[in-house]
Amino acid sequence: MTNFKRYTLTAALPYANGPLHIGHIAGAYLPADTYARYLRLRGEDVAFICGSDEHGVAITLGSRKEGVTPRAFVDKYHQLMKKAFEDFGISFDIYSRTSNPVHYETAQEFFRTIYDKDLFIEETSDQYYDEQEGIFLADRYIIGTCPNCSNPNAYGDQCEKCGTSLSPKQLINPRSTVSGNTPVLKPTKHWYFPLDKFEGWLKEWLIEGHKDWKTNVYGQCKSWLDQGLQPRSITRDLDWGIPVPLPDANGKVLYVWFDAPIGYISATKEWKPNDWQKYWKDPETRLIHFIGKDNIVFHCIIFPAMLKAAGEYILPDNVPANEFLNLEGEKLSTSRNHAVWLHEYLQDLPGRRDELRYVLTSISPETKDADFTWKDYQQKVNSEMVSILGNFVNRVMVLTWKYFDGKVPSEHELPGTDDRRKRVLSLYTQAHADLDKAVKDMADALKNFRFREAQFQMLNLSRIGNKFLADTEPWKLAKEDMEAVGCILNYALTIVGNIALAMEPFLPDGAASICKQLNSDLKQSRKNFWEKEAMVHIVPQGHSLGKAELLYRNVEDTEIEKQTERLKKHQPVVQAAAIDNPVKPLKSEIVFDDFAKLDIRIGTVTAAEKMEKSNKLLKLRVDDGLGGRTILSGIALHYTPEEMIGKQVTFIANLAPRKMMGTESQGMILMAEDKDGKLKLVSPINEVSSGSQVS
RNA sequence: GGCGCGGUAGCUCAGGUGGUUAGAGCGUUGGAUUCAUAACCCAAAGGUCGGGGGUUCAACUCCCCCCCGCGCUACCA
Repeated sequence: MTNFKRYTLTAALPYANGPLHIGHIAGAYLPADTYARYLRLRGEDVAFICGSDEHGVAITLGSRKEGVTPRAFVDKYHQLMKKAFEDFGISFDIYSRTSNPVHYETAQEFFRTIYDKDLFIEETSDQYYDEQEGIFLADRYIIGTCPNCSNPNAYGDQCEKCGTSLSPKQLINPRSTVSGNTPVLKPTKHWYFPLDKFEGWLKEWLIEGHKDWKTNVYGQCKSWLDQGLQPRSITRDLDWGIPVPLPDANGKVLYVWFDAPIGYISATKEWKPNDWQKYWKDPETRLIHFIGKDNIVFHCIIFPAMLKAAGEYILPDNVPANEFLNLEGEKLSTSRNHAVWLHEYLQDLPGRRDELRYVLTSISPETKDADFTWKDYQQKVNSEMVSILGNFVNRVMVLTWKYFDGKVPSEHELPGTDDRRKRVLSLYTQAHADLDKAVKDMADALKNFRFREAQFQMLNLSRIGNKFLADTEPWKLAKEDMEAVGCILNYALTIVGNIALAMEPFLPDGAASICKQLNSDLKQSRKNFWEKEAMVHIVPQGHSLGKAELLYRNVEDTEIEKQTERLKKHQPVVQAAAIDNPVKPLKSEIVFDDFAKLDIRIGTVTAAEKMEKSNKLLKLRVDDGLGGRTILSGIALHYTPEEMIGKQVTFIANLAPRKMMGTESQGMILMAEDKDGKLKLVSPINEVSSGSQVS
């Protein structure tokens, strides 16, 4: 890593449609911040870049819901997030936003550069159009039944319930969220980025060239590349976003996924208007993206391909993506309000920034999903931060005040004239070796993005310090050999100072507190520490210490109870919200003839089996009074084949047959969708003969 | 269904080109101690390394099958 001259670190641009929660922090911002702090301490040239991602349909949707303009909407969340980051102490060099003019210029220029190379594909295709509103419906404006999990309110680009990405045409019963009407397909022109043309290059660069990436990252990229890439549309019909900078592109904007990563570049421009290029175009700059796993493909495949297409830009050297964080055993959920919001945490637990940093780093989802629980938070704070770290610092301070009135005692070597002193010396030698190793291990872990381990080694310094005190027992020696006590405490203070230095990337507030107690900014020591990656000298003999202060306080039961209560309370709110809007808007009116076209009948299921190779389809044999027919139905997640047999079902008898998974389905079973997305059979209350018509 | 990542002590995690009694921290239990925020220090208990087969003198580590978690991907007329 020494052959890079500078670093560009990016943390995923948070989407400006809601506040930040601890999952965001643990996934990207905290590891990025820790790394950025570490690099700066080493004296590296660092650009730590982030900003709000403010385009896309979810923003327009959200603003509509709140009855404000998109601009006002993103202003609100941008300010909220920016402040939360600041208050929490994430040390971005710049926190920008994609609605800035400089970003508009940069993104448009980026588009033009690739456009001028004639790389884009221009294509007209059918998209859903809301005739009543007279607008094309972006993916997010269309809801319908998710083909994957049957969630009745899946969006056109993704089902929030099962997380599957979708395209609007996959939705069953698509509806416009603007008018509630069923949209129609209408042609519109869009530009596509030819990802497929970069497949060969990506395989070379990524699969061959970056075997050093984390296995979860590398594995997912390989999976994508093996499946083959396709051109991706990079424009949308929308009035909120960056206009496509072409004459024949009225009403078209850049797709948010295209413009967002460019936001890293424009933010750098905003930060260093005259000097930004070296952070993006100099091969001696190391570009690192900190993201959560949901962003892997965009940062490892799509954005690099974009950068490559534009030319001149450097490519990410590493993308240390984290997995997800759960909360009390369940997924974090914005809509269900199952989350610890950063701004709420900072308000409820003021002065406890380090505590959250410590706990989130200690459970950092580096290799698999992790779980945050308040009980665990309390335990880690109390038994590790308070008992081991804070207590060690405190006892050294108190001892020094007690025996030496707050003046740093002897820094001379202790002459080993008797057995007792020889023992102290040997304990010192052992401690010193252990400490050096811990510092080295910590630095190595930091270099490799293993923050959990790095922080563990940091804490190890206190463990070794505690042992050193317990073994040398200065409070006993004080009765007989004050010279020895002075040497012991001098070294203990050295450990305390080195702990402060080691804490700086992880626990900046505590580090500052120790500096204050040591009455020193540790400026010179700091430089040596990160250069040598070993224990360094801290303060000279005779130096006056500040007053002893407790570094961290225990978390009381009542404090975490308040938090867990808050989580429980959130859930009813959620249900209320769901009840608020459980019923879909009415479809547009039809005439009797429309209804009469449908031939709805009751049939009896005579046989049922799971479709091979499908986890949603059941293959049903239905007695329709006409010799029976085969109907495939996507209900395998709701009914087992066994319980279907003998049931009476309602089905559309004159629907055109459709082949699925190699089998023809001759009709459609009617199901009621409960508000939780569960499907329930629609059956006559009393049994009727098979083939009875419904009218 | 296909693909990817993961499944190691109560909890959070290490580990290994296969090789003596599988490691750490926290928690628990016992002991010691008092400088310290009932903290620290020592010790112990605690694991058939997801399950089953196979390769091997030897597998937790390699191969095959299966189960579970998470994610990506396909099928709900």
